[in-house]
Amino acid sequence: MRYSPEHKARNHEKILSMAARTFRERGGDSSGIGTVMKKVGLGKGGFYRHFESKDDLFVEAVGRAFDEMGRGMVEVAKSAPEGQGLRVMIERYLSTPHANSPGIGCVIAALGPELARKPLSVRKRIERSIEAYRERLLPFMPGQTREVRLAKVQLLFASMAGVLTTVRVASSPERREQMLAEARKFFLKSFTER
Amino acid sequence: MRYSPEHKARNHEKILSMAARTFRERGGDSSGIGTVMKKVGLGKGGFYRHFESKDDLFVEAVGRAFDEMGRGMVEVAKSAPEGQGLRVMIERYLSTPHANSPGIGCVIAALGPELARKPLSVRKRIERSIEAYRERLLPFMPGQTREVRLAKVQLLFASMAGVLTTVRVASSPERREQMLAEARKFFLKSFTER
DNA sequence: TGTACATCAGTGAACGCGCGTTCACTGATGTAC
DNA sequence: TGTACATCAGTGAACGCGCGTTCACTGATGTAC
Repeated sequence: MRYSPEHKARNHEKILSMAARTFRERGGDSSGIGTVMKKVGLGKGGFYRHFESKDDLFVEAVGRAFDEMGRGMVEVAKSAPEGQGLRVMIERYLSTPHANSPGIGCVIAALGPELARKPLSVRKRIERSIEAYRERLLPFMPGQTREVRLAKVQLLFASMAGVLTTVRVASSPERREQMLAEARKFFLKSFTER
Repeated sequence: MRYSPEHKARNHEKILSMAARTFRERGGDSSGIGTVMKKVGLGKGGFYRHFESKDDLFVEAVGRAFDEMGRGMVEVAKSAPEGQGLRVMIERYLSTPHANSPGIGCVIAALGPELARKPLSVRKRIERSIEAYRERLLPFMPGQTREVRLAKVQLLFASMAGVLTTVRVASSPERREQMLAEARKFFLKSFTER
């Protein structure tokens, strides 16, 4: 049964976004191609009509995940009152829903160390996704120059990723919420005031 | 060939510290029992005389890693001039050597998301190691009450872990050093002044 | 003190399992004549 | 317009591989008598 180009593109999309989610939820090593394909409704043999290898899918899925993440952040920032963009981004990032949904959340918090272990060639491809991500958040950062704002996005989102990861290790919901609240207070104070 | 109890304890130690290192370097899923045992100089069959399962080893190795990490931190803090303990801890954590040596460094930065994905029962055991770790660093934190100091250790080390992970993803050594320097400046200012 | 037996850390082959990848095949659609 | 053929997304079995775990075995030491 031959399919239309649109049909192929649609399935390609499905595999990509399902992988972006599954990798973040279970980690790259624990997410099998078979599982992803089954969730999409296809057999695992068909995978190689869409991607060269699992590594290839991984890099593309990470890119997709950064893209989704960036889109969501920009969305909340734009619909915030004038000058409140950064505040709502921090609040959204350090929220209980985000802590409870790694599959649709920050890539660094879900896969950071795994990305750090990839060979240089892979890391360089991933870096481009990260740079694009930071670029989108740049307009909402305070600072006179582009360099200052870039350094701030980097520092802020790297730090918040560490907090989110640590929160996710904690078992008690109260403790998690307490840690998030503490972190929100700190980062809001450090990055949005003057 | 039967061995003395000291001999067994010595090998148990070796397996544990080798695992603590290998897990941090390669991640739990990518570090096989066979590899660890071979590095220790034993066949993989002997593993089960020392540990119940790989999961068991993982939890114990993570505990060991936190212990090593805490020991190192306390060491530098204690040998610093009066009142400079926190400063040298931050500088050591956010150093290039630490960024380049995940195997002997921070557990959260090396295995954070993986810990977060473990079942509750495992996370609870790991939490105890984390609490012990934080307890050791507590004396070097500023703050009137124990609660304030505890919240600060938590926030500071979670944030720094995120920075370290992000730095490790970056491919350019200059960029890495620049990110570390920026972070050092920020955390020193935020946690050691006043 | 000497001897027979129990213990148990360690060996290395074997196990089942899931994975990434390959392969021969299918069959509806597009293309050539 | 009709017919023969090429294309190629998708199938599902099969492949090799490495892994965690099990198992029968070894043999030096500790213990019982």
